[in-house]
Amino acid sequence: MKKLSPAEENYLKAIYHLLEEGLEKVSTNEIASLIQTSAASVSDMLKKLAEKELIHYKKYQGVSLTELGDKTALHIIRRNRLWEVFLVEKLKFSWDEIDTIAEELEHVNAPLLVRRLDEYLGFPKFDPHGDPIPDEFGELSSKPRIALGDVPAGQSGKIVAVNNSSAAFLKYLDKVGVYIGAKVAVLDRIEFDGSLELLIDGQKKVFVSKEVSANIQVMLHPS
Amino acid sequence: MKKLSPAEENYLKAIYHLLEEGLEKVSTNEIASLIQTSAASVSDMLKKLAEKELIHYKKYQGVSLTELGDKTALHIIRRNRLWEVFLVEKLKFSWDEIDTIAEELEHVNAPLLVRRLDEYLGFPKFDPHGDPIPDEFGELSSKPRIALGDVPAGQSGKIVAVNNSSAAFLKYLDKVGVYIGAKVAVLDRIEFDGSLELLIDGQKKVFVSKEVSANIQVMLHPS
DNA sequence: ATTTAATTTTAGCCTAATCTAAAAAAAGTA
DNA sequence: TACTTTTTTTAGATTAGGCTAAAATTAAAT
Repeated sequence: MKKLSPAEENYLKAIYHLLEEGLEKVSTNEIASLIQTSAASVSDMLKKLAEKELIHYKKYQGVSLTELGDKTALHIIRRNRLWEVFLVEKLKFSWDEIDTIAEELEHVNAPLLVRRLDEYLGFPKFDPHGDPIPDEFGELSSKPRIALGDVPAGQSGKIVAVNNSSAAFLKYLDKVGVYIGAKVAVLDRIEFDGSLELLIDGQKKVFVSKEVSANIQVMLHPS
Repeated sequence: MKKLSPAEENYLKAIYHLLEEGLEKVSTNEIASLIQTSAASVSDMLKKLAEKELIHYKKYQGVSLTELGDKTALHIIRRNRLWEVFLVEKLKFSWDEIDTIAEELEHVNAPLLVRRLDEYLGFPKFDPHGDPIPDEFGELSSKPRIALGDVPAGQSGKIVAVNNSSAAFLKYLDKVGVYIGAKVAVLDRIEFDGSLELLIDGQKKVFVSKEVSANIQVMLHPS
C-alpha cells in the first residue's frame, strides 16, 4: 500500500469519526462540513479513496470504510493520540492547546517512530481527552461508557472523555472545573431544560446544560 | 509572512547548506543535485522564493539568501536538529537512523511546540551529529573546528561533527569505532594517498582514507 | 573570436487537491 | 403523481510542484 497524503488521511479520519456516531453510512455533505471543504472536493476524493479500496462507495449512496480503510484510520488516530499524550505529559501543554499541533504530527508516518514513541510514553491506553489509543494492530481497549446526560440523578462516575473538542468547549470545561479523570456526581436533573446539577470531586457544585452534558462521557462507579 | 510549504522549506535549507560550503552564490544545478530534482523545477521554485524575498536571484547568476531567507533557514534547521536530539536522547534511535524521520518532523511549524521541545531537551547546543542548534533568534553557538584531514600528525582533538551523513558513511564510522565525542589523535599521515592513522579514545588504532578524514570535523585539544 | 559545450530558463504538459457553477439524482411535499 | 428542494456529482478552472524537451545564456576551448 502506497503512503497516503495528509489530505487522504484527513478524509479517512473524518469518515471514521462520523461512523463512530453510530450510523451505517456517511454522506458527502457530512464529510464536507466536518473538514470544512466543498461537497465537490469530497466527491472527488471519495473516488480516489474507493480506487484505493479504503472505502465502500456507490455514487449518491454514501460511504463506509473497508477493512483496510478502518485499519488505516485507526493507525492515523493512534499517531494523533500518542502525540497528544506526548504534548501533555512531556511538553506540559494543556489539553485545550494540543489539537492543532497533534493534527500536524499525526501525518508523520514512520512506523518505528510510532512504536518508540508509544514505548517512551509507557504504552498509554487513553489520550488526554480520555479517548482510547489503538494498539499497533488497530485494537481499541474499550470500556463501558455513558454520556453524562444519561446518568440518573444520584449516580456518580468518572469523566473519561469529551465528544466535542472545540477550543471553546474545552475552555468552558476548564472554567467550570471539569477535567478528564474528575469524579462527578449527578445531584439533580432539572426537568424544565434538561440541565444537570453536578458535584465535581466531591467539592464543587456546578450546573451544566443538556447540550454540555451530552458531550461528556463518564464511566459509572459501581453503585 | 505566510507559512512556507515543506517544498519551499527544503529548498531554503538546501541553499543554506550549500552556502555553508563557503561559496558566495549557489547554482541551480547544485541545488538540483542536492535535492534530487530537475534544474527546471529549481528554476521555477527560485522565482517563487525570490518573489517572497527569501533569496537574491538574478537569472543565470545563481542565488544567495536574503536576511529573511537566512533567518528562515536557521529556524528550519533548528527544528530539524532539536527533533534529532529528541529521537536519539529520548527515543533511543541511533544517529544513523534519524535523518529521514527528522526531515519530516522539521516541517511541523508550531513555534510553541519548538520552544517547549527545546526546553524539554534541556536547551541542547548541538545535535547528535555534533552540528550546532540555532537558538530562537537564529543564533549559532559556533566553536572553532577543523577537518580531521587538516589536523597535523601528533595533534589530538575531539570529534564534533560529520559533514556527510549518508547512512553508508555513518555505518562505516560506527564500524571503525568513530563517534561524536570520541577523542582522536592523528598518529601518522601517509604521504602516498593522504590517509591517516588514528588513535580513537587512546585505545583503538585505525586507518581512514583521505576522503573520510575530510568529512569528519574535530575540535583540537589545546596542545 | 568563433564555435562548442554546459548551464539555466522557458514552454508546455501532468497530477493532486482545491474551487464555483451547472447538471443529475434523490428526497420531500402538495 | 408531479413539482420542488436538497444533495451529490460532473465540468471546467486554479494553484503548487513536478517533469521533459527546446530555447536562451554563459562558460570553455579551439
